[in-house]
Amino acid sequence: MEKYDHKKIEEKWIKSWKKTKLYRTSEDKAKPKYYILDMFPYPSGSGLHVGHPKGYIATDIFARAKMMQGYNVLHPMGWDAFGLPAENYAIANKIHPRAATEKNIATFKNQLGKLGFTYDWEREINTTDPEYYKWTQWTFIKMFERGLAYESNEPVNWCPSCKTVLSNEDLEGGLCERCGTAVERKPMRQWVLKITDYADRLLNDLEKLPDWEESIKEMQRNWIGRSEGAIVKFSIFNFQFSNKSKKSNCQKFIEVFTTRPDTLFGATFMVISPEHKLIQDLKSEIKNWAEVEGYINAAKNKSDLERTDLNKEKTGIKLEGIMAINPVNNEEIPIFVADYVLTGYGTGAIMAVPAHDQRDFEFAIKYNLPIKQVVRPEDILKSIIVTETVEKGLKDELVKSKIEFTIGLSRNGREHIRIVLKEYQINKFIKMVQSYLKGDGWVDIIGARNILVFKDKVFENFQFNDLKLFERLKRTEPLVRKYNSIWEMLWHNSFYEEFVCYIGEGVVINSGDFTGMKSNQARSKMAKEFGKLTVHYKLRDWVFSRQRYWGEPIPIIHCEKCGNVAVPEKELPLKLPEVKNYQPTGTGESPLANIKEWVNTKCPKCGGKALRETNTMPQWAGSSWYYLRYIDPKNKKALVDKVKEKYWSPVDFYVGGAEHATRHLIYARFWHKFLYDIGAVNYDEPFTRLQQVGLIMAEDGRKMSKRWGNVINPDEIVEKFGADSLRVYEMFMGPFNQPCAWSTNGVIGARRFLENVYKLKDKKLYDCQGGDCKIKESGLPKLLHKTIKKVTQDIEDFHYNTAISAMMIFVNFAGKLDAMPRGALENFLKILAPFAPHLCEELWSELGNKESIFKQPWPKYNPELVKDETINLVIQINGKVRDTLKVLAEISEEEAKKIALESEKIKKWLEYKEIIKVIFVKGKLVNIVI
RNA sequence: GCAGGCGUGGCGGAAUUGGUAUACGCGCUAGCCUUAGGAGCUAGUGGAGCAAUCCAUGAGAGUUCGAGUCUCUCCGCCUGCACCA
Repeated sequence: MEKYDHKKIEEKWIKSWKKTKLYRTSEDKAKPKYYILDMFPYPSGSGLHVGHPKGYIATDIFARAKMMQGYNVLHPMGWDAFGLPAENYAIANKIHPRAATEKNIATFKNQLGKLGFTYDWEREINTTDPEYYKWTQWTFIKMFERGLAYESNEPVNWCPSCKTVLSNEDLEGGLCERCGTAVERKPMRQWVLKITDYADRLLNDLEKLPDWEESIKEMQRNWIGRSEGAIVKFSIFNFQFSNKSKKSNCQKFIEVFTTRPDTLFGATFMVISPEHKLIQDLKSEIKNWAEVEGYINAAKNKSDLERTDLNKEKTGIKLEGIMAINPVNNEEIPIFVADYVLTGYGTGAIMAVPAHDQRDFEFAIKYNLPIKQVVRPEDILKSIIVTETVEKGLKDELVKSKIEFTIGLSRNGREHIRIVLKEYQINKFIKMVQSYLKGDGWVDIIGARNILVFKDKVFENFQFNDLKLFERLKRTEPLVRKYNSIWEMLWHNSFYEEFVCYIGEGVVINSGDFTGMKSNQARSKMAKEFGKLTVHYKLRDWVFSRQRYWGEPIPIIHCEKCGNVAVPEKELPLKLPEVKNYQPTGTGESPLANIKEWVNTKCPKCGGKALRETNTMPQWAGSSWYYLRYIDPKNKKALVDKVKEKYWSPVDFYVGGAEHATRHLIYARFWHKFLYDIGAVNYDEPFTRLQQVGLIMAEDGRKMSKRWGNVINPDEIVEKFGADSLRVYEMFMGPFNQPCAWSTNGVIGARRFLENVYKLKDKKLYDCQGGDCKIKESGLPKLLHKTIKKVTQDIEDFHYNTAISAMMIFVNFAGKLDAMPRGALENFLKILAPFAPHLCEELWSELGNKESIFKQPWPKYNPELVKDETINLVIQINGKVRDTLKVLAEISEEEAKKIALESEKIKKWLEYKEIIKVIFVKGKLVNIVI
């Protein structure tokens, strides 16, 4: 018996496949096409760990299976090599980014080469190749010509450590996604792409993508953040004199965006963000300017992180000397500047409705501003909360839950708590009470007119319409007591206070003519009458420039006379110049600004003196369209040939990490839609099916990282167990899209399985045609066809773990036989081949086959063989299994019932019992109800 | 806080339309082969019980002849977003 020598086998076939160009792809109209794509890697300095190839293995299996199923498969690979990490790595190691990138690509390619992938390396692309980024620049110019790329001076996210601007998508909770430094907000000159013009299409077209995972679509919807509401104008008055009646219209307005125009009557003050332009315009009208300016400056110095800290107390300053007019009722309301209102969202100013908004409520409480309820649910329940003592625990809970309360003295001189709950606080309050009540105290919630008694489940004159609330209250059961009247209760308890609980649909109150309307109705009516219906998006325009060296130069020339002019198309690519010092300057200028001979140029329009743009593009630029270039990687005339693109596009299946859900995948969809609009491509969505890869964690459950020293290098695993074992193991770990911890013992399991496969070649093999096959009795052909069916379907569904499990069952079974039909082994090898390509190709050739196994057609299962002739008929009594009988699958209902009742085991259970009915499920079971 | 997802042995995880819960793998136990070893072979392996049998899919309820699967409530975990007006 030969030993399974994975090294010999794998080296042999990798060489052979390379020689025969097994994976070379070209357009072939005779075959249906299949384009399967991996998210191309960023070649970092540390090389691959075992988690990286997971997605590549999965697509490789898919690609090989599709090839055998008669598809013309495109499965390319390339490098996303521009960007900060490569540049930082180069600076740290004192080498040129280009050299660092080349070195890293070589490492990656070598590592990937050992795993037996089907990539057509003749289509390899690299985003840092001038022939590639020529077309990135070309697209930028097309956007510029259509007004979709523009210069802006808005405040942007600046990372002081990476010394560059970042887009919103590059932040993680206010920190730089790369280095974890708190980002500063600075107004800076930037190139920006108008992705917001595409917001609606990006949102609506998600509906066209049924084969995307719902979670990713949901993330994109949230990121785009469409909300419908109204823009309402509030005019501003100033006071000429101290006398309030002498006021004049100063011709200024505050525009606010609100999703709840039905609460307009409840607006009791206004808040504008510290960066709002209007404040500067109102400078002369504001009497306490010095104080206001101090606040604005303080806000400026706070990092985004500090400002968005939810636990911090709200602060603000009243703008003295001016008031706003609420257009619905002409009431004068004060204006505040406060940093809980953000510049970046809506209009940067809000109308504050403290009765219906948690944040406004907190602010109103702090500054003692009026709170006016204008919407209430249909039913009001007045209730009383009673506590035995004012215990410290309850107070702490109330403080923690941000529920307002006051402590007073009751009639007998002891403390009591007064709690005023708002509409949106009720759930929180009930939760709080519940958690608090785990202690020794107790609380009753008793209606002012009705008495609720939970313990005995008696509810006199109970008027709750909301059963959910009732259920919740019920859960406080052990702590509830019964009283005959409120007075008895009050007497029994020394103190109490009242709270109001609102239940049901919203009804507008205290709102003039609108009073009594349903909240929904009032929303659109009031919006139309007092403002303008508007749609607002959370998505911001894409900040597209970086003040760094290692990126595509933005192909724009600044001319004093002509303004911004695009670099003429024939001068593309605009190559990144060689530079001695590529360290970031930190001044907001790119290192390119120091190369005078490059910066100084002529205006292509007027020929006059002009300067080149020195910012570069972000990392996400090149990756926004790379999948198109694989189709036609060497085209010098166009980004992609439209005929070829029509054949291959769209990408049928795209597999990659979920971390790209709101960046790469939104950018690429935007870029693609733009290319579609200018007629460069044929379809308006780039990726038909999308699957995310679940992360492989280290054995200790943490992320694999140098920092923890828990990284496993695939090279070691390939060396010790073989690429095929690694492939099978990674696919067997669990559901593909779920995170999963690495286990080297698990690889051993996969290796054992492949060794068992290898041993099958020592079986006696014989040819067997049709019915006269002795082995048929063993059940092997039946099992084979069931396995083919399952594996075929599981590959399509990306359920590789269960496919492998089915193949293990087959091998375990076949391993016990002395002999097997040659055809069965061959067919089995074909379905295993995508998973363990080297081993299967080897065994296939040892069986005497000359042509590669991957050129063989995928085996078809015989539907007749997949059916079971006999089944185990389950006999249940009252749903519990009492017996199983082996019967023909086609057994009739009557016969099944008959033999079920005749069974000895069943008879025993039926003694002295009456049979109520007997249920028969064809091919499955008989259930006797007694 | 909001949205999406998940919860099954010691572990990773299986389980068509509701129909034999725990497939497959790891680990573990016993035995075998071997001078020895395990990345070998055989058998066993949810819990309780001598057994018949009973109990088990986060908890509790509901629908059903029958629930891991459907409905409701709660608890816990993961992911994303988050002072989004």
